[in-house]
Amino acid sequence: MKISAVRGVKDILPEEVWKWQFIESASRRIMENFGFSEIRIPVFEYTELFARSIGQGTDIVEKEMYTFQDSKGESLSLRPEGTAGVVRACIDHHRLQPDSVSKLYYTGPMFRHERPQKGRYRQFYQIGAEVFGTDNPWVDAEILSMLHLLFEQLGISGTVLQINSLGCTECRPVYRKALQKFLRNEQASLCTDCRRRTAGNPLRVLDCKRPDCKEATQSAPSVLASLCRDCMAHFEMVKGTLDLMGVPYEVNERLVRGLDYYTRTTFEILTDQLGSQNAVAAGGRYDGLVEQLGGRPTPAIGFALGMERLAALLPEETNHSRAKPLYLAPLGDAAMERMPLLLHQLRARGIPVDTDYLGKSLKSQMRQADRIGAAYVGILGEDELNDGVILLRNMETKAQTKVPLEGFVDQIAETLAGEGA
RNA sequence: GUGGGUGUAGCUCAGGUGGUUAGAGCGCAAGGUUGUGGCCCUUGAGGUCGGGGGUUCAAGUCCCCUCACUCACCCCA
Repeated sequence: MKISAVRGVKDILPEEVWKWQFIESASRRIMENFGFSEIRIPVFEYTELFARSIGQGTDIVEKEMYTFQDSKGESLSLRPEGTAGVVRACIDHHRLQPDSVSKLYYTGPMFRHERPQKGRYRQFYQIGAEVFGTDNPWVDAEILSMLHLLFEQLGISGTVLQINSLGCTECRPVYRKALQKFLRNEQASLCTDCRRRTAGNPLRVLDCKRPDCKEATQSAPSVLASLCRDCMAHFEMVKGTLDLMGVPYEVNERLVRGLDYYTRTTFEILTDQLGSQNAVAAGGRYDGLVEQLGGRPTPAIGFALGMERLAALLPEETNHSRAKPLYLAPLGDAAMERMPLLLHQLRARGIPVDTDYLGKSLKSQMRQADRIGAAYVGILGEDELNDGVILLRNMETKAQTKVPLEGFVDQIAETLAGEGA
């Protein structure tokens, strides 16, 4: 039987991997400039961690986790998202001290057992960041500005930042009740999903795509109007700060996030280029989660961005060239025997160099050199061996010079350095 | 989990109403240049036609099942 990749996972092949590297390095650079430090956490945790943080009733926990038992009978799960693990690690290592802020970022694969679709995989890569220890609205604006800058540097355009506030433990339950009351009167015009949601996740009804449901919820009570004084002030400050920084955004009162832990500010960065997977990055504030997981009360905010989705938006013309290598073309056994040492010496000097291992003709070696974008080809055949030289061809100008074998490594190092490569 | 579409060479795809050795372009390889890349030309390698079963003298083509991919729903990065 032919073995193949598991459904919903994919290989990132060499032709494409530059996109991941590019996104990762740009993200790292920006996040570190913003004062974030990387944390690497396990890809699996006790199932209970996810159940308690993401929420028992959510689809992610109910049916999308890869859960298994280890040999001791403990229930473990592959992480479906990163925040829970980061919070757990911070609590574990007592890193959340009172009156101090910590900024962390992570990157790596996440796992969800969903039906695969464009921009949606069962193993997918996220980059995420979290700020612990402050509910200062400036921080909310700061991470949004960070995302804004990141997208700018990646050359991604055509995305929209939407923000909303879901309120805190004071005002959110009040709103939820009011909304439920409203929805109960509208049951007749809601779809079956939304009727079900009314009880468990009423806010989600606002985000339903069905025209009938949209229509029915036109006059639903507004989240923003029901925010308590503090939450209102907080949201106003977030918006004001974004305005001040010139970070464009839209307020979307119907923006609801799927994870239970969000409070106050929530946001998504949307694109219209990925079909129905329109969120490239998303996140929000989660002021109650740390305490809920057994840490001291610590306000926090974070986001995650989907690398596959971001990669799909990268402009094709993005510059991802690497240093042009040297190519050594040996002709004949005697020349080939010289290769291992020569290559080693060149590489020890940090010179990118490759060669042919198959004893191919010069013509086909030249083709290969061209394919890999070699700046120079060093030809070593019988004539050159007799003269003690290597014929160095500049692939662009086609100029060829004889370089003594003796000082070849020094000479080529100088030549390449001279070109300011 | 539900529904639609699609599976033919490494990639993108042709293959009226079943008919004998299954094709093209790109890519790959060799040659055209006694040792010189890109362009051009020639030749070549590469296919269990997703898999299994059925109908038929005969199936890439028709039927059933299955798997995968894909799009939408659900949900989400």
